[in-house]
Amino acid sequence: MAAKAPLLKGQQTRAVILEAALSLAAQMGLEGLSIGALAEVTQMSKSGVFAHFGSREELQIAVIREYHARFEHEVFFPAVRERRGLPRLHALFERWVKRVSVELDSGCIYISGAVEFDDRPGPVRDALEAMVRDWHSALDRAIRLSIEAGELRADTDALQMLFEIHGLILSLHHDARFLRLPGAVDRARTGFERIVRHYLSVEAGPPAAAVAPASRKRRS
Amino acid sequence: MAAKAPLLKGQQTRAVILEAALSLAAQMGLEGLSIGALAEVTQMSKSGVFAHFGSREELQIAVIREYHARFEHEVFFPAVRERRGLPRLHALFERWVKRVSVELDSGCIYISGAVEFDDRPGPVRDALEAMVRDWHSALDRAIRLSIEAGELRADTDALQMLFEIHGLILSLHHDARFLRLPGAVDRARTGFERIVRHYLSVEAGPPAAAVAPASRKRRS
DNA sequence: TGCAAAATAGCACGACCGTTCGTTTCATTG
DNA sequence: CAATGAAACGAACGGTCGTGCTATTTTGCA
Repeated sequence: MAAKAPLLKGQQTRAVILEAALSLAAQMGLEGLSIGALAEVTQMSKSGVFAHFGSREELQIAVIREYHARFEHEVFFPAVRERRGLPRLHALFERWVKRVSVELDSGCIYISGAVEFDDRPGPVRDALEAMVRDWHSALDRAIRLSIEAGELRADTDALQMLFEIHGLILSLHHDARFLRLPGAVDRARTGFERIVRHYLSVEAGPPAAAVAPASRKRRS
Repeated sequence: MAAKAPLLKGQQTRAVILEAALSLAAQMGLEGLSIGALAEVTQMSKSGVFAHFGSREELQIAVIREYHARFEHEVFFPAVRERRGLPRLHALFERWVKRVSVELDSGCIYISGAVEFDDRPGPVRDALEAMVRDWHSALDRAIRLSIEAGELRADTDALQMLFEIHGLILSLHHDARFLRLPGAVDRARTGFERIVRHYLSVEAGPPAAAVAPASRKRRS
């Protein structure tokens, strides 16, 4: 049994707890995280769970960080391996959609957390805000690179475009999770195509070809 | 002192409690509503507050209904007095934005509630969903009327347009309330103009004139 | 194999929660 | 004035919460 080398028992159960906390927070929100419920799920005592984090706030922050790490792994890192410009921007969006829709019955902590903590100052909000801002600036960079590459119009307002794209994701989350409307994923994609087409540079070749290839049908 | 005729003492304090509950829910979320906190704010005993609603759930539902009534009053009713078609659609959006941005430090219960209850079945969710669906269908109707009036393209996908417009509001709520970014209101308006312009019928006169007049500067 | 240290359990505390119940206040009416 | 009914109170209950303590178990290493 190849020992998971530097993984002490403690770190191991901590990971187990964090895993459970992640799915619990995704379902009940960060404020819904309770050490008691976590202890029940992991078959541990409350104090046993508690000892790994020192406080509920630290637990919440740990969950946020872990979520961020996974988000980077599944969305950001694979996407930045795409070519600068529209391909990368498209990959970021597509994986983002995937993440939100795969989470259709698990909830996005960025989105639910933003609503829960928009009026609640403190370290948890600070951590959450830092992560969201990080992701936002990554998208902003991708848009600006598309502008610099001449694929989007030079007068494109990157933050405006980001605002609109982000709205699509939020609308997707809302319609799919709360209203349980079918087809929300396609609506988000359609909206994205429309936004990109609007900001598309005319010098960037046939507009349809510049945005369409990987949009309806994903890269095989 | 003209007595407020049919307003028994009970209804009066109930209204006071509901008022407090509304602002407390807007700030802490519907799940953050606590009878104890409400009693403190209204200078009453917990049981005194409790007696007016019979249960916490009933209180939450009462808050949702009251919010809906106010929303109708401030957004829907004034807007439907506008001419069918784009003027009405524009009025709906503009007042919606106003509502969300006036609430910038008070929170929109529709939005926060949708996130809180997307995974929590029960009467509260049902009530909330009914209200949101009601508002959604009102917007959908306004869009369809614009299509029938020939102001929007005949092949306009009303639900798609609604999806995109709703996204702007959600993005506004997110950026302004959580990230506290300035200019979010203008971004929402700009996005709306862009969406409308895209779905605009070419036969509807000069596009700029059809959408612009009441957008940047509100009707005096 | 034995020992120190790390990990977990067990228990109790205080705070707050929604809810119940019996009592008291108070305005209205007969 | 007395009686009635609604309205509000106050205390208590059972429950869950996060958080300290102190044991006890388990682990990793010499």
